[in-house]
Amino acid sequence: MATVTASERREEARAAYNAFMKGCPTNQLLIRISDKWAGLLMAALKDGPQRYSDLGRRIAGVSQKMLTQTLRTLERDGLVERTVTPSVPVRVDYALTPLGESLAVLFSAVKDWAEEHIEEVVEARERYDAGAGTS
Amino acid sequence: MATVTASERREEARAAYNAFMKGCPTNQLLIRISDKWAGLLMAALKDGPQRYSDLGRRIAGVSQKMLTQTLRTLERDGLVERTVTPSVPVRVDYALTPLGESLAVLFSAVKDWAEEHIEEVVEARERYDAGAGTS
DNA sequence: CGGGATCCTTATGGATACTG
DNA sequence: CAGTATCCATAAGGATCCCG
Repeated sequence: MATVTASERREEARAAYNAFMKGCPTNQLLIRISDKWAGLLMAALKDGPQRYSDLGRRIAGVSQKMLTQTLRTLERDGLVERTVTPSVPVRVDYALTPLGESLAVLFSAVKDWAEEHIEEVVEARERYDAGAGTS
Repeated sequence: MATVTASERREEARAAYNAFMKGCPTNQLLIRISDKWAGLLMAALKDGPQRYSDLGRRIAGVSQKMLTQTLRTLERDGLVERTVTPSVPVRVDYALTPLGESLAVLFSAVKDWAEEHIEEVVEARERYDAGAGTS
């Protein structure tokens, strides 16, 4: 496939031009890192390296599938480091990489915002729900 | 008596999950801002109040369903304000509230992180994918 | 113990049609 | 114009079994 590059390029260019939204790797990354379990996982890992089963016990509610899947994604993105110790019962530890820690710091900022403004949000919801049927 | 088992266990698990997150509204907020369209919408609204159809045209790719749904959620949470002007063709404007703006700022911070570290992430991925099949 | 593979349920999102 | 309602496709997530 070499003859079509022109139109294909144009499509691609248009998609890239709309970097404001989908197609943009940054946005993909944003969605990735704000994954349902990724945040909790990274928050848990801020306390230091932990074993697979420890994480599973600590998060309590995550399935091993999602635990593994999320861990794999984070590892692949260079946010988490996986260390295997080939002892008799295999031992695997997970830890935040420096990159992962820098992101975890940001999560903390969001966490702070949430804790600081959650009341306002809740109040807004109550106000909204109360006035829903009112005229 | 077997109408449950599976669903009951799931409920139980979810209860435990909620209990674990009780003092942690952070994740709810994280999930909220990581919504597929919420981020784009708030980013778009940073340029000032805009009409429903303008937003739909600007985001271009969002369905009315998701546009309305996301807008409603943001409004309910007190992040966005909805203003109806009962003219002949009804006019509805949406704008960020101060609360919404403060969150949009945080969102930008995360976005900045993503843009700043996207290369490292991509490199990490390539490294990971390259060594995946190696033994 | 750690995790791959598989099957199944549910949440999410998009297209379409209709309304005030 | 600004929605609302409905149906449908897909993806996310979870339960279970099994293996190194």
